[in-house]
Amino acid sequence: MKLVEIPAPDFDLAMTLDSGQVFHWEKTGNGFLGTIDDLPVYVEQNRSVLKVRVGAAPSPAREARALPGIIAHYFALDHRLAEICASFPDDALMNAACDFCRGLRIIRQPKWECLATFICSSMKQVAHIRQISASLRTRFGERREIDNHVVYTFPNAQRIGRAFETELRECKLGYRAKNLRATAQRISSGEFDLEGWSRLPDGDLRKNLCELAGVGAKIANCVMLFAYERLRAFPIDVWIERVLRQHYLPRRKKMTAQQLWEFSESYFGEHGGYAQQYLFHHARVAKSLISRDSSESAKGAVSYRSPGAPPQQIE
DNA sequence: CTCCAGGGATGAT
DNA sequence: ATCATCCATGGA
Repeated sequence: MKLVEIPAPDFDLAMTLDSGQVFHWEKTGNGFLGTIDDLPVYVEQNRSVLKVRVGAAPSPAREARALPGIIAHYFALDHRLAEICASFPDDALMNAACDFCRGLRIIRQPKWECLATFICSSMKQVAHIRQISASLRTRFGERREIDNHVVYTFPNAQRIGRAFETELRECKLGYRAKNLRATAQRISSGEFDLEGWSRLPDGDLRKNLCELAGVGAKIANCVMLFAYERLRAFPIDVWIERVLRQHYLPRRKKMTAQQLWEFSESYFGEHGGYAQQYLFHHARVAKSLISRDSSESAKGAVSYRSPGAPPQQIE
């Protein structure tokens, strides 16, 4: 069993793993247990150093690559957060979210695992998604041991594709079971090539993803952002929609989802996905900033639009 | 356009 | 301790 220390400046492991982008890491002791692809991993953070332990040798392909490289790649330690933040619009809410989310990184998730998990996420909240992820893993994944714990890999598309729908429903998937199974089958058959889609421009990638059962615009954007490193992709869930309507578009009543999205992509710019993640996490933790009632502007909250740069390109 | 489908955590009373 | 609410795709 290897133990490795990896420098990780400007990184907040706990916040990153608890920011609604990944759902299988379990807190234990001073760190977290999980998997990176098929590799069982324990990771803890002491100041700006990660201490990492991995379990039994996984797939042969993984062994070729040095562990520090695997860790640094997965947690996106190469992302230049200062430059990313500097590219955000300069408004008070964005700046507050940036300060609040210091060290939060958008990590590089395996494509099928990310896609499958977000298909399961529709109409579910974070706590549920974590349960579904754990159920799928323990039921269909491969058991791995690390320290004195057991973790399970995420089942591949072949395994999900040949599961019975009733088995998937037993993992609390509900009506998502049919979608997940259908998508798994189309991928394992070779009809769709998730890896090959890496080379597509954003628009084509999004269009392909949306053809999969259970994938709409929001989930497609999540997969683009969290698995394809399309840092401009801007998923709009209810939290972000509240932020947009209450802080960026106060008195605009009639706006379709499409118009919201077009505004966001242009206003937040080339790293809009990072901006979205920071606004999302900030809003979820600092709930008082956001009113649940989307019909009114936030009570007592000022508009955070910067006076010089109001969003005006809608419609 | 509206309505609904799973369902457990979360929040409100 | 019960009751309402949350959540976002797809089909009727």
